[in-house]
Parts: sequence; structure tokens; C-alpha cells
Amino acid sequence: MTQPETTPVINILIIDDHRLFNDGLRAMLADAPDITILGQIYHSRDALSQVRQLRPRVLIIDFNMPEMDGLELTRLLLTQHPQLCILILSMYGESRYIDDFRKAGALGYMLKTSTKDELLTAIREVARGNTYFDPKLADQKQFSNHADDTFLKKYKLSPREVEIIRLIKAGLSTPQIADKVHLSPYTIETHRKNIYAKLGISTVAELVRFAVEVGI
Amino acid sequence: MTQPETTPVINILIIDDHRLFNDGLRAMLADAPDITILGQIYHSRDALSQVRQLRPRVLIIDFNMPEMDGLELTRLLLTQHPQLCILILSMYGESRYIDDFRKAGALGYMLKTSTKDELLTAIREVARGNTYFDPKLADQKQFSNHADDTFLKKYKLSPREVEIIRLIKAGLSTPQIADKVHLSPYTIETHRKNIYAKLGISTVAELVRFAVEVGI
DNA sequence: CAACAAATACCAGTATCCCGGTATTTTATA
DNA sequence: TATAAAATACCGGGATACTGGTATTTGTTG
Repeated sequence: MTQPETTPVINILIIDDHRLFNDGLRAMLADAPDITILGQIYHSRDALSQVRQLRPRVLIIDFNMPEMDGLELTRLLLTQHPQLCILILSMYGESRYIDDFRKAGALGYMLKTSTKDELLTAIREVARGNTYFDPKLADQKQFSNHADDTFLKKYKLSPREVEIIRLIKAGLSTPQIADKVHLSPYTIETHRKNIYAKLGISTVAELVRFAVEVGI
Repeated sequence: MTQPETTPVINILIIDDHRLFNDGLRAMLADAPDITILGQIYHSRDALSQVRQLRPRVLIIDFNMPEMDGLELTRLLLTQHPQLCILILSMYGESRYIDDFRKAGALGYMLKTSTKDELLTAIREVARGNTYFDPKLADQKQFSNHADDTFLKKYKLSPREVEIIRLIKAGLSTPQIADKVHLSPYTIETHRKNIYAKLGISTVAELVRFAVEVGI
């Protein structure tokens, strides 16, 4: 991390057992003039020796790796090479995974659904010692802080409806919710009906997915 | 499949929601002179219209797709376009998945751990109307899964259980799921029971939250 | 081969969910 | 003040979910 920022070329190692993905990344990054792929690793067990030998600046590591998962590998590599800039590519957007990797010392974490440009940005940021935690995921967290006002407007949900959604999402049954808010179960059922109609859905699963997605 | 084998250029569509993978494949295949990437699809819902519009020879489809999985998409596409040559890219080497796709009419199935050369071979074979089922899999019936290993191990979920979770998360009822996977509703209920026991939960809401959280 | 896990299947019973409808009261707004 | 939205409440009916249990078959592993 104390590397001079005048280094013009970013030396990268890609670690992913999915060879097609690994090779695809290489091909995709081939035309970036400030990026050099020093090598590709298909097995986590080769990581240490290759890092020692090739001395990359940035490591792109897949979240899921057989034998040793991405988190464990990240920890191990950073223990021995604390100057490494690690960027994680993942299918999972959940904050607990992001936090795990952040704590382990990874500088970046992004989804595989991201674009090439986003990947290039991420690589450049972490190469500079900055962090790059996918903005799309950060937005999701911030978004949840202003949940109620937004949904009152966008989905025409009332405060009471938002409250009921929260309780359903938490796994409470209609009678349990009725108990909690001191209303009749019939009232709760009516709210559910109204919520479903407003959102155009018809099952708890859909409702919970919605609630999680929009941060209620 | 009755196409003349004199067609010099293979027109391909890539369908994968992991944009980095999708774009990587494109970049990797860019220097193959007999291959043209007609387009890339990131959402399964766009597949039908794009196939109709672009009329590709070969479709490269990811096994796992949100909203509509690779198998379902394969079936749908081949119902409407029986001449399509479909090659599946997958993380799963188990024969039952391979058999499912074979029965659905896919001409090829290979692992993401394969090499670029193997991919090129597969593309050329299926483009000719031949089949290409990964030779590595024929030899090794017991291929270790990489993908859901995290969850299979951590939560002791079986592949079938993960599949059922996905379908529940999507909002399907037990009879609907039973229909979809061609099993008895009783079987689905049993799977639900086993899943709940393993995860220590008792409602759809909790299950969906879990599924979203861990990326199933 | 034996043991175990996974997969498949079934039953019964109770509670809940969803959905069609109804209604009145309260609150907010134009 | 009138109107609309929100809140509250109820009914009936059918379908589904959950939970207690049972069982057999298939596939995998030691």
C-alpha cells in the first residue's frame, strides 16, 4: 500500500478455478494499456507460490474456490503479503460477505453481474490503495435508511402498511401481528390484501423479496 | 440440425446474467475466425425475442440464471426454435444435470473449469449438429461440485433442497413446484420440512430472507 | 456389503393464507 | 365542508402451509 502511485502498469494475478471465466477476464483486460496479467491461477493451492514468484500488485480472486475459499485465501495471502491489493469477484451481494472480506483486508468487492468498465475502475482504485466496494451494494444500504418516505410515495404504501410488511418479512403470522399491534386479525388480513394489490403480488415470498430488495 | 455443414461462420448468442463472464467469453472468442458473437443477453426474459431477431446458430447458456433457469430456458427455446444448437456452461458435473439437459435437447454441456480450446471444440461440434458432452464428465461420474458447495456444506443442504429453495423463493406454491419438477406435492412438502429443520426456521418469510441473503 | 444420506412418497390434522366481498369510522386534504 | 384515503373490522370459502408421523427406493461411501 506504500507503493508509489507513479507505477504506470498494474500487475495482476487472477485466481479462479473456473478457467473459462479466468481466461475470459484475461481476454477482456488484454486491451487495457495500464494492466498486465502476470498470470492465472486455477487452484488456490498454487496461490502462495505464484504470488511469491510473480509479485503482483493486484489479485483478482473468486469468492467461491474449492479446497480453500476466497475468504480464507485472502486472509492467508494478506498475512504473508500485506501489501497485496485484493479485489473479490462474487455472485453474492449480501453485506455480511462484504464485511467479512473488508475485515480480512480485501480492498475491493464486486458482483459478477458488473460491467467491464466497473471492473476496470475497481482494479485501478484498489491498485492505488483505495477501496472499491461495489457502489450498487452501498446504495442498497443507504437506501434502506430512507425507506419509509420513499415507499409511501412510490408504491402508495401507508405507514401502517409498511409496518405490516416489516412484520410479515420478520416471519410473523397474521394472528401474531394482530397481537403485536393490538388489532383484529381481520384487519391484518385486510392490510395484507391491500398491500398485495398495490404491489401486484400474491405470495409471502414475493413480498419478502420485495421488502428485502427495497430495504423495508 | 439439417443446416448445411458448409456454413463457414458460426453465429453465436451468449446468455448469462454474470456480465463479467458474458463479456469475458465474448472477448475470449473474439479472435476465433470462424465465430461471430451476434449478441449477448444478460436476462433470460430477453432470450426469445433476441433469438427470433438475431437467428443465431449456437446458443451458449449459463446453467444458473435468475428468473428462469437454464433448463427451463433451453426447453422453451427449443420448443420454438428446434434447430438451435445449445451449449450449456455449468459449474455442476453431476450426470443427472447433464441428463436433464440432454433430454431437453441441448447438444452440449461443459464445465466452466474447461479450457478455451475445449470451449472452441464444443462450439464447433454443436454447430455441426453433433453433441459435445464434456469428456471429463464421462470419465468422472463423481465430480465434486464447486458452486453450491458453500451452502451444501455449511447448511448441509442437498442439491435438490437448494433447487426447491429457489423455487419457493420465486413464489411458487407446493403444487406448482411439484408440477415443475415432476414430483409429487407430498415430496415437495417433505423437502420443505427437511429444509426448515436444517435451517432452524418455520416460515416462507424466513426461508426467502435466508435465500436472498446467501444468494441461492 | 452394510450403513447412511438423499430422494421420493404418503397420511392426518390444524392453522393460516389468499381472495372475493362487505361495512363503518377516522383522518387528511382540497 | 365534501371528498378521498387510511384505518379498522367482518364474512365465507377454498387452497395451501406447516407439522407430526410413516415408509420405500436409490445412490454414495467406508
